[in-house]
Amino acid sequence: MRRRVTLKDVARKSGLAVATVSAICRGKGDFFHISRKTQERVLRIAEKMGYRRNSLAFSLRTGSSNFVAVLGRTFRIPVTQERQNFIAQLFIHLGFQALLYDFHWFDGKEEELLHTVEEIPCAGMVVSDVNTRRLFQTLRQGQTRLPCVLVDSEYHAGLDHVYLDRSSVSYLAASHLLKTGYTRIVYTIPVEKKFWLLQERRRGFVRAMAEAGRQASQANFLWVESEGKFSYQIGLELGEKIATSRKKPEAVMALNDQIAIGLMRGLQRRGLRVPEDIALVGSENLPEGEFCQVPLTSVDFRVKEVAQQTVELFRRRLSGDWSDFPKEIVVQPELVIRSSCGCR
Amino acid sequence: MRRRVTLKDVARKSGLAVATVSAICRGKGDFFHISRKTQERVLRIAEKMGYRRNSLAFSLRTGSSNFVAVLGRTFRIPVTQERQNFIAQLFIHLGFQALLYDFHWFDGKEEELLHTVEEIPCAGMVVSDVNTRRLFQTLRQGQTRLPCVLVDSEYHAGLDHVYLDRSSVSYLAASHLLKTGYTRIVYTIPVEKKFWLLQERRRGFVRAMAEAGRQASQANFLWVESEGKFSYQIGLELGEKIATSRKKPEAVMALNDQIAIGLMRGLQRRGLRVPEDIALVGSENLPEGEFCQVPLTSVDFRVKEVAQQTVELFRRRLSGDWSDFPKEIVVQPELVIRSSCGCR
DNA sequence: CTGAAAGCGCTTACAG
DNA sequence: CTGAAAGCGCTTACAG
Repeated sequence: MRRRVTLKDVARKSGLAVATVSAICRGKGDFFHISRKTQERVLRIAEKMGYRRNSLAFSLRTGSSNFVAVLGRTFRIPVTQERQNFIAQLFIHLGFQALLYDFHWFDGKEEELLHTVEEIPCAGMVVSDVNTRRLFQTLRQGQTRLPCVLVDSEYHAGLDHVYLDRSSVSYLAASHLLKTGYTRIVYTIPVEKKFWLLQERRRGFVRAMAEAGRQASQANFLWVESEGKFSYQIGLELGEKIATSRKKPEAVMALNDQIAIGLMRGLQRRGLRVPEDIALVGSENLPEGEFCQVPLTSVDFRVKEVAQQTVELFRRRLSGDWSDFPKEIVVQPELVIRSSCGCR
Repeated sequence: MRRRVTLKDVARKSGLAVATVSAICRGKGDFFHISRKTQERVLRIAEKMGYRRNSLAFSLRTGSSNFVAVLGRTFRIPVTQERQNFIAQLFIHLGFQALLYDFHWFDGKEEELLHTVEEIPCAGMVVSDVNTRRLFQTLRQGQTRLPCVLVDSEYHAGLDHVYLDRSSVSYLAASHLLKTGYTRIVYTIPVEKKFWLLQERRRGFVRAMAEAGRQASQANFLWVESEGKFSYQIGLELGEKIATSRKKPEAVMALNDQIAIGLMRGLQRRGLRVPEDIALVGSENLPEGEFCQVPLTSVDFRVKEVAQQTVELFRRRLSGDWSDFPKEIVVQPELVIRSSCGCR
């Protein structure tokens, strides 16, 4: 039952005062004109004794917390999972303690999760997927002037926000299809949510059509009920529905890759080939898209770039630079062409 | 710039001493015979002022930390990702602060990650996927007598360990195939690692064969190079290799579902049908297995059960019950029959 | 160059 | 029933 080694222990061992050892360990030895020899000796002793700074005491004393909370809805969603992971990794390498939380843990009552988070005085937080007004309001009335960067969030007014340009996602996909020669295109959109992020998708699609001299109409949108269903399942059902519909589209844009993959199966099950009978584009660019039966053309969400921009903005705020608050950073997606759209 | 509300603030507001308010907030009001009326009044004030206990100060003072570190290698691995998620969720609901870390953040030098973790005095830790001796030794020489439960780890001697019975995984899969009538079965095993967990898989397979009166031989194992490759890709290549081999097996057992799914594509690409030409079993039971072109028969890893057992054991240790240390808890997997093995 | 003192927010004996 | 004091491990002025 070894006790934790504290500064006091190191101080005693090296015959110096705690404050001196503290300064040395923080790398402020030169600043206090402590002789190099002493510094090295102390560091060696600390190392040998296995001294580790106690983050808790540090934060308590300085008020300047080492912790940053990273919240989001990531359960079973590869792309958000990955985003959180990159964000955490960046923070850790900058010397922060990244605290990861998933809204899924308190499903339906995200506010309770925030209570748990609040028990730790953080330097700030990064919150993704703020998709309910209640959650957003709880966030807003929280401690102000602590950096709070939102990511890919439906609600974000008046706060820093980093997000992927959804209108470009559909613009890129639709333009590619149109350029390839498809004109009867169907875009699958979930029916329940009237979210801005989804409307952006619609807008991007409409824009691409317009540029090709076409007018998008209701017939171009396939509204799907996604509530509570698994993406692959949604796709599968959609695929079968499309395959058996009277007037089949030439190309389908799926809301994401998992839906696209399910859709591909649904189409094939009904004897249709991708891309010969129907072309298909996904979005997100999940790794498995590359290994579909027909490698999937998709639009990459650039999670790494989103993560970097987020952490960078967070740091600026933390360092006191609020000159451009609230800032909106829009990351551009990237088209990844594989085989599922063929070439005409 | 609102300051954090502290006990002192609540005490001042309610005209009581800090210690009294502290007792009330901890729910020890009755224990100290504080009048119900006072208690309610104080709680109301605390609530209204938005008081939240400072975990840092609490842990520092009591020494009994609120934090538990949950480490593992989860990046892009759905099944471990999910396991971590369940473990964290359970801890959070028990009032712990779960600190999630991914070895991936410090690839190749897991020890550095442990240093970061050590900055926070934790009540203990849960570590999954301890697959290098170095990591294991670093763990062992860490603070003893703090609960440290390992999960699904290659190295675990002398420590608490919760894991999924890998020999049952392959036993269940193989038995099912044998019962269904297949005899020429191939099991794909990664070539690089001589890990115990993998050998367990071999053993389970051999046992199933033996029970069916067959002797497993080298011909039953297909050694694959998995290093650095993506599971789907591995599967795809394997599928094509198997499809074009001279003496084709009747059934293939894949190391996991992603490999199985890739494999299915590889076979189909070469014109073979699942299960008519070759039957296929995966393991892990990922959600997408259900939505494959041919729904995949698999062996469920029961991550929820593993998570529960882990947290339960952790709590026992934390409460001081070390009577059965070191304990090994073996969770049994479960066969999930879908269509990819057909019926003969 | 080095050390003693105060204090971050809390809880734990102990006193009244 | 309630309060004053000490202390968890650290850092920050300040004194010498």
